[in-house]
Amino acid sequence: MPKVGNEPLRRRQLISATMNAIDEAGLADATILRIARRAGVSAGIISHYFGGKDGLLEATMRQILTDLGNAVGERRRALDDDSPRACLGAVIEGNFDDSQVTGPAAKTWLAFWTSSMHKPDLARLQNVNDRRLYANLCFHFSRVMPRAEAQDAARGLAAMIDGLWLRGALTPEGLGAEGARRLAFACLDQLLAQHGGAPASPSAAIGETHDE
Amino acid sequence: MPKVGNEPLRRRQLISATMNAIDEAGLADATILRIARRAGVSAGIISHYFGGKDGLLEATMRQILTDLGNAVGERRRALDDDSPRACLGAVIEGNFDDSQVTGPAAKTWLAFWTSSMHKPDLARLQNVNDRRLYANLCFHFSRVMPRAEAQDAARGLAAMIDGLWLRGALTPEGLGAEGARRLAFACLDQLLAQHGGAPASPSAAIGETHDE
DNA sequence: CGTTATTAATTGAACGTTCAATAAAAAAAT
DNA sequence: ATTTTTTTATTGAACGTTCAATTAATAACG
Repeated sequence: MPKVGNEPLRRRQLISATMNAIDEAGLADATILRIARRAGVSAGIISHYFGGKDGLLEATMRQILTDLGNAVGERRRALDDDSPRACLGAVIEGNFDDSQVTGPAAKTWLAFWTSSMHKPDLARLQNVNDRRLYANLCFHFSRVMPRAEAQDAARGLAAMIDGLWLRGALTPEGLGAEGARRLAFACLDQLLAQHGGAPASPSAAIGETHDE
Repeated sequence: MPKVGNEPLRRRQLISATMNAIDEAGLADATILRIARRAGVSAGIISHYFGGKDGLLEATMRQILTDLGNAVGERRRALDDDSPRACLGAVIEGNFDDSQVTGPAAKTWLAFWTSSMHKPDLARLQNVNDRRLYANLCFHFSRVMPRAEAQDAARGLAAMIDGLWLRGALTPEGLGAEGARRLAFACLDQLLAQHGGAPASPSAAIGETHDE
């Protein structure tokens, strides 16, 4: 029983099904048949819309990177205060957005991370995103400390975010997203206090910096 | 041309070849043929010594975990000072030991990490190791701060170690092992100073083991 | 307004490839 | 001569891709 053609919808369905399949069975067992079945379409359609399995996987990774960028961007835009701490906080919050820490997204993210070490196409995407995050952190830190120290602070905070995020993805029972955010903010305030003189408001570290 | 039988040697050869194959091509393309060729033996021998591919992969992961335990243990034993900072430093140094950050080990480690999310056997190994590290960190932190804060400190340091290690594995060009160690120690000293009263000597963080 | 022709979307099956596992043969060692 | 170790050849299953056939939607036409 054929369905009405709707390219944007089909692409979204298939990308979403890909993440769910990876969440369920891992990238290695995310076959096109499994993905197609999850999306409620047939296997052949994948090649039709994405040129093949690789195309679908790349599109899926692009989607996750876009979601991350949006999550940070939205929180950034919602700030009425453009202090370094507020901006850096928005980056942290964005990285722990539901669209990034939820099962399917997190497992897919990690699977691509691993996979990118041997697939140049994915590595390129990864690098662009990584550099953008780093440059962003660096810029805000360097407003309150010398360049060299700002670079170290950026590297440290980036590592802490990734580490917390990774452990959250791996063991869902220990330290939820709130706990991870709390520790990330604690790290941020330590970094600011260390080199930037007086911190903004360490004790109110966890408070809302955004709404919705 | 067959070779003389030597089980321990064959096992070591094959485990080492597995890590190199994963480093070279990724877990997905680490076929038994590729691994066997790297070890200089034929494919059939893998089933003979490990019962199958899964057995070889599990043995390889066990080896990496053993190496990590040894790297930490050796440094722990080499200490003449058993202050919390010295012990925690040994854990950090052990985690950034060459046996863990070098290409093959790091990529294999990450591949198994990802894979363990969908393979109960590997997940079990991973959890045992993870809990051991966490308990170890917790114990040393709780000598200089309340239990609840020690747990947060342990989680924070563990996340920082993993994050630095992960980024090092992913992008070998930025921040070598020395840089990662430096930032990990900076994080450690911050955590100690934060809750443990006077820090050892923050500026000389990397140097000799001070007394707390 | 109804009929027909054309286009686009989708399916399901077949194909060729690759892999892990197995079995049988060959070589070394005892 | 028997046992252990290793290789080679084979098997069966699973995968991604491809393609002809089918169906729905749209356009052209009278």
